[in-house]
Amino acid sequence: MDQPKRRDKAATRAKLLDAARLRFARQGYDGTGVREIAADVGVDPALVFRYFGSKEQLHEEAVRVEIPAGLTDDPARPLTHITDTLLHDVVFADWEQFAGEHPLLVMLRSAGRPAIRDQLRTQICEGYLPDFAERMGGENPALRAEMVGALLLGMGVMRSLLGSPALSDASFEETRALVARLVTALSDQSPR
Amino acid sequence: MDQPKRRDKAATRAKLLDAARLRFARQGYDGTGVREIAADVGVDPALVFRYFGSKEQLHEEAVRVEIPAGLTDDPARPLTHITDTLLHDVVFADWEQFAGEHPLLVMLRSAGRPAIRDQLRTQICEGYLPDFAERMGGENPALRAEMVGALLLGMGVMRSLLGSPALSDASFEETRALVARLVTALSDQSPR
DNA sequence: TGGTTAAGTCAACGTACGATGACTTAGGAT
DNA sequence: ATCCTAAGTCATCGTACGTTGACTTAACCA
Repeated sequence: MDQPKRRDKAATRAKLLDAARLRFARQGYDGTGVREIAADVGVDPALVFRYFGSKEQLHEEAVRVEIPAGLTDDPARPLTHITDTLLHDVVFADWEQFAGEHPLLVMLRSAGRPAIRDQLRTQICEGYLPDFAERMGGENPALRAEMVGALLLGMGVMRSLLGSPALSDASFEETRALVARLVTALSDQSPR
Repeated sequence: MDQPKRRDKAATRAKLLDAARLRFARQGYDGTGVREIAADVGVDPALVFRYFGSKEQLHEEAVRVEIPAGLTDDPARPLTHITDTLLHDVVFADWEQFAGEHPLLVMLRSAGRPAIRDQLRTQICEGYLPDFAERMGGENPALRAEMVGALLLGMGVMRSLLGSPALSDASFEETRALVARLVTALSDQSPR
């Protein structure tokens, strides 16, 4: 048993963030109330506004994702290695903090709200795509990079958001091989 | 000038559906109020419930999409022809009724709501994927079909929902060639 | 012209929401 | 033991929402 109540701002803030992650992931932004999140932690709803300012800022901080360092800092690392990792992280990994989903997909769940859409676009377009583009061959590497991003994001949507049958049942290894084949076909220098 | 007010149930219903399509496409399900939609038509909000039962049923009917007949009724039609058409319809076409977006993407905007998610999954998994799968070569055609669907859906998200720069500026023809290359690589029989 | 049907309106209910500001209470330092 | 700061609470405001049932009014037919 833990002692009944310890006053610890940092811990309470962290608990609120965790509860918010679960709720937002499961129910989306509009489907989640501040009162719910506070009740999960056993705390008054007013604390949320004390610590985060508004529901919007709480969401923004809860789903913010740090791009893993070491993924792209070696410029010689081939594109397929990066997509292997991202396929695992975005499509197959079990993000316990977010009820199983990758935070990018949690954001997409609430893509009706412009602020969340902007956050998602910034994360993808400025966080991931440049690393794709600079490893991409052929003409218009930016377009090809966005197609790789579209493939991974779309697979995440299909599997984790929609629960499409084949992707839900597929093994990571089998899927990885197919994605690698596509990425290779895209980054190929030859015109056809 | 049209005469000031004609009482016509069918016409009013259709106007409500059109207004709902625009609002839902622009603002999502939760961001749109029944009062707004009714005001666009110049009609009392209660009419919405008279004609559609509830806001949920209005949305369901507004974004329901008929899969274009003639697209897949010829079993000899190659997969790349179908993906060409879908790339145009889902990613590039300007759906005026839906503020420019394809109805599938309008649904995805409100994917926080389970009923809408179910509708979206049914449309994709039962409407489009079987036609992909039966034209797909290699092992596990269902998985490969879902990857084609993921690519197209993801490109729609990137271009029309997020407004990613490269896809927004790209020509249909240039993009079509790249998609065709990917679909060919996927449906190829050879193991590598 | 009167009456019936259906299209459209009106007023309101109940609820849930995000947010605010004043208050209370715990806990460590003096 | 006391005071002070900050963690947490309480009551409440205003608003917007989906939805309902009773009412009004227009159009068509006899």
